[in-house]
Amino acid sequence: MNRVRFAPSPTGHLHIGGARTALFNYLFAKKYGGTFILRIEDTDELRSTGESVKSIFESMKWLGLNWDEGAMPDGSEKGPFGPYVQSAREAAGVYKKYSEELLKSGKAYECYCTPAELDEMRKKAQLEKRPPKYEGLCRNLTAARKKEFEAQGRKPVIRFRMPDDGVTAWNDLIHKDVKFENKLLYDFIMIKASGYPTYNFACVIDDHLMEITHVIRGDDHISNTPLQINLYTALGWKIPELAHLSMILGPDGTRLSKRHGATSVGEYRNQGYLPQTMRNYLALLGWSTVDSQQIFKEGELEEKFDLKGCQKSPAIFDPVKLNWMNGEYIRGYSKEALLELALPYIKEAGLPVEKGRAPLADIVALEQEKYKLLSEIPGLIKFFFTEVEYDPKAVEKTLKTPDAGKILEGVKGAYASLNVFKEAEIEAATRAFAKAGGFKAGAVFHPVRVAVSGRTEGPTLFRMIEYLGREESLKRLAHAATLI
RNA sequence: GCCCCCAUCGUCUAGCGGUUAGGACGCUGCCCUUUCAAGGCAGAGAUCAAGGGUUCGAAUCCCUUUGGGGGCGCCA
Repeated sequence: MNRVRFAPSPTGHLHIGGARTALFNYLFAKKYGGTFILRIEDTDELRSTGESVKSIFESMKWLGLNWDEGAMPDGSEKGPFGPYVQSAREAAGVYKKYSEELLKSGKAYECYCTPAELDEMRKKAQLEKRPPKYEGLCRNLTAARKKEFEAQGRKPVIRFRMPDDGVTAWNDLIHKDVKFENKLLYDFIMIKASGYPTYNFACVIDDHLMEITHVIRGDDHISNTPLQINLYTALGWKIPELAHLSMILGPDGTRLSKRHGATSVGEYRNQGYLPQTMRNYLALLGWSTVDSQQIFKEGELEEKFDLKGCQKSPAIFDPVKLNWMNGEYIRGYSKEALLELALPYIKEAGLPVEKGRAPLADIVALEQEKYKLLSEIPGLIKFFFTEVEYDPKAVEKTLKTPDAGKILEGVKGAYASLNVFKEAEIEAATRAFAKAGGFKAGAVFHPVRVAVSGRTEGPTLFRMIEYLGREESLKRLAHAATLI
């Protein structure tokens, strides 16, 4: 039985890269009937916040990445391997047990160097063009020397004693063979002076204790991996399978960051992207099927996902393709379902929708094939409910013409005498007027469109007029005539 | 500076020794059409980063170079 985990550190919102890692772990678990675990890595005492935890939960839920085990949004825990929050595990003495074991066996040691001293050493190493790694100054401290340091008020950290020679290698599920020379590795800190574990330590302990079988994470962790492997070995533990996903980069080829625009899942949600879009698009960043399938129906990703289809090279996040995909998903909805999705945005925009004469769902659906983002819906249907804002260019082009006045007047008359004010009748009347007046159909349609909507582009004209209602349409035709 | 990873159309990618190098987004044109979209069709776009090998044959295997990315924290 496969067990995988997503282990975010709650120092901010769930961002695109994290979401992709979570998604791949989730899909891997679903594909092979495994268990997907959520573990909170809040060992950064300074930056971790409860707010972030909440926000990450929300984004995960929105994306539909439900976990089988782990910390739950209501503060409870699910699963037999808890606690699933590292600060709680620390409090329970989980990490101390193993750090002491390693201390006792000599595979770890106490280091009394201060951050300032370490900084100094690093700078010096840089200057002398040596690798800026910790040189193991405190590796063989005598008891007397330790006492001296203690007397100075120094608090020790616990470092892992890295092998001096040999090679650490593994067979990565995505990158194949990766190897590092041990002499280039450094004695990383397992336990900070505060008593808290560091990432490299806590991660290994927890992955082992939680019986994680596959570690799937970003390849920014590749250089941490040999450190962790040595720790597994020192503890005599089995090393899980390792898979390192390629990074997601911004359009300029550098690491995705704030200056590329939205980076958090929440921001995409607010802009009106659908969770299916995000899942589908993110899945395709660094993964593909042999036939390059683009759109995946519900459940299909879970079925088709495979680590074998994962890319080694980094992928550039392309908002244009994201938008296309979101449009695809929006077009797939029934008008009722689309209305449900659009409602929050319509409310947010404060449109007085009660003034509409046609059902709101019909009005929203009128331009369904045009929407790329839910957030752009209010702007496109606004003219149904509020006073028309005439686009000066549209007015110039269609209303400031010799015949416009005649046309608006004539159409108005035709509409006023209509018995049934429905799309088909409106169209028939409009065409009849055009024919009688010797106008080309388009020559009539265009000014009418601008007169009732203020724009040259919009929904199919006669249905739009029907939804607007006779009274409102006549009013707008009259008003438009004054603009000529 | 040191270490590691990566390299196919602008972008996401298929390919895994013999292909007219395939698909998707975007782009261009045509069709449909009252507009914009959507849809349909057609097209442009990749000397497979470069240079060496190996081989009858290389995008596919090996080496070097170049370029890009990541790491080198008492962050994760």
